[in-house]
Amino acid sequence: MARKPVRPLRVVVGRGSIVSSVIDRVREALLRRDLKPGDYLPSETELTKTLGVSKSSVREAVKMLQAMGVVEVRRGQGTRVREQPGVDYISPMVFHLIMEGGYPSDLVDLRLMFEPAFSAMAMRRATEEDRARIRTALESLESSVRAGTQVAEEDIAFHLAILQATKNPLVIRIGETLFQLFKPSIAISMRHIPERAILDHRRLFEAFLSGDEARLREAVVQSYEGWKVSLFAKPARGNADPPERA
Amino acid sequence: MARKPVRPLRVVVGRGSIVSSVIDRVREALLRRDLKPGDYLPSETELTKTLGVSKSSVREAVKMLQAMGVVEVRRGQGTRVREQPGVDYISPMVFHLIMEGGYPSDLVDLRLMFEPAFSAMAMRRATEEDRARIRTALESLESSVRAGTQVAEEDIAFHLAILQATKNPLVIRIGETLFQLFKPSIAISMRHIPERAILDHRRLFEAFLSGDEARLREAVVQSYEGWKVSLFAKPARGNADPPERA
DNA sequence: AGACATCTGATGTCAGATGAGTGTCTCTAG
DNA sequence: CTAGAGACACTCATCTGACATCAGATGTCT
Repeated sequence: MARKPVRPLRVVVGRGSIVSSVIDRVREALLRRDLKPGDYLPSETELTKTLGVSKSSVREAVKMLQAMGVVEVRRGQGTRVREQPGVDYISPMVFHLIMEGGYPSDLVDLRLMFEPAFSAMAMRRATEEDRARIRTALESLESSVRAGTQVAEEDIAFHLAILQATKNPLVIRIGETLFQLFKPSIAISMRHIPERAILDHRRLFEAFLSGDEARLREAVVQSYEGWKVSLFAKPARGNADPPERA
Repeated sequence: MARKPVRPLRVVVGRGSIVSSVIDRVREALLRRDLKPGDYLPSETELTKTLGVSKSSVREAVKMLQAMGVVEVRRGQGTRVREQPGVDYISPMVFHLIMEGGYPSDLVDLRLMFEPAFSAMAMRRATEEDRARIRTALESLESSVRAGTQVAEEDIAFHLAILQATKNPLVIRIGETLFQLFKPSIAISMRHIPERAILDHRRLFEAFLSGDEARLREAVVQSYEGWKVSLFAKPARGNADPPERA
């Protein structure tokens, strides 16, 4: 056997890079059950030696595996195969969501399909703590509206509080992105019809407490009617958010 | 000692590593529409300069984005944001988990929340053409099952046909990604209970034609039951998988 | 005009050094 | 003998600079 190839040893896998060959090795080991969930991978320096590739390549491969949700890297300890797939799985979906952009109406569609569903799930799984958190968020929203301050943040915080109660990291991640995309329109809506918004939110919370799923879905859908009008009255497409970027 | 005037500029963006901060920057640029699908990212050396991080960090971040399917790297040319995503691969981890007989419940939750909703939307918006396409997909699926060939592709094609009828690019993107993740398990399910699968699909299509939303949702949920049972009934243990120890 | 060489700028790979967490082992003080 | 403090031996994280390889544009020779 060759012992210490000092030269690049440009043999690799016909087509494909060094990095992807490293990934292939890990995948093979995984499918062969040489590596099982919970197992630690060899350390980076060790992989460097046994695979005969540089540290950069090993690290890039590990980063890709990490992004795929295959492994979990802990500084100072090591890299191990995940037991449960990571939240990173959802990253592609989230990024696509961001990139697609789409027309406001598409976004509204998506939210209109997503929010009733996750609200119902949140209601089924909510603990007393969750309900308390949501109540706090609602009260904070109401007092802000009365004070006449900026409230888009608090509006979103209320919905996020519900989102959290689903206890599902994937759903939470998508929801967070969705609400972030909605932030500008919510700001506009809140500026135009604050009283209506408060009413809608309160009704939504009461429905949430009632445990009646149909009623909850109804309340969610109803809460859209108000700001939907304000959304189309003023094209939210002209994003007025340039005060950023250095 | 700072002998060199090179300030590390190590601001440490809130939580997380340098690499993830680079990814965040890209995501922000995406959100701000500074980067659109099809655009080229600045070159690695340029990112190194403008972001004030080393080339290794930039490369690792790009690799992660690549693994997420966000960007496409072409050697000698550059890195660009993908137009039509579509994850090239199913991560080994998902495959592994499925073979173990389990399935990430978070993912199942998500589909169970998403598919009834988009199916209902598709039903409301479907044109005669859409219905014809779906019918064709269903017939193609049935004949493939009778022929005993591999049918996971056709199963997914049926669901995608429904998805298309929503006419909402955002919803379509998310749905595509979701089905890609489920593809392996669908393959297993189809191998075990093809008749049941056909029955479920046909019932789903009939409900779709009926225009009755409640009935449609019911059909969608029902189709999960069979699928779920096949996963937990008896995992495909007897596959060609000799536990080889190297 | 067409084939070939060169230039340029991009990603890919390598080697080595330094920094920073984390767990363990040992040595010491009580 | 035990508990705590510190040294140590890992781990991953980051940076640096060099060279290799690839793909397109440009120039040059036949």
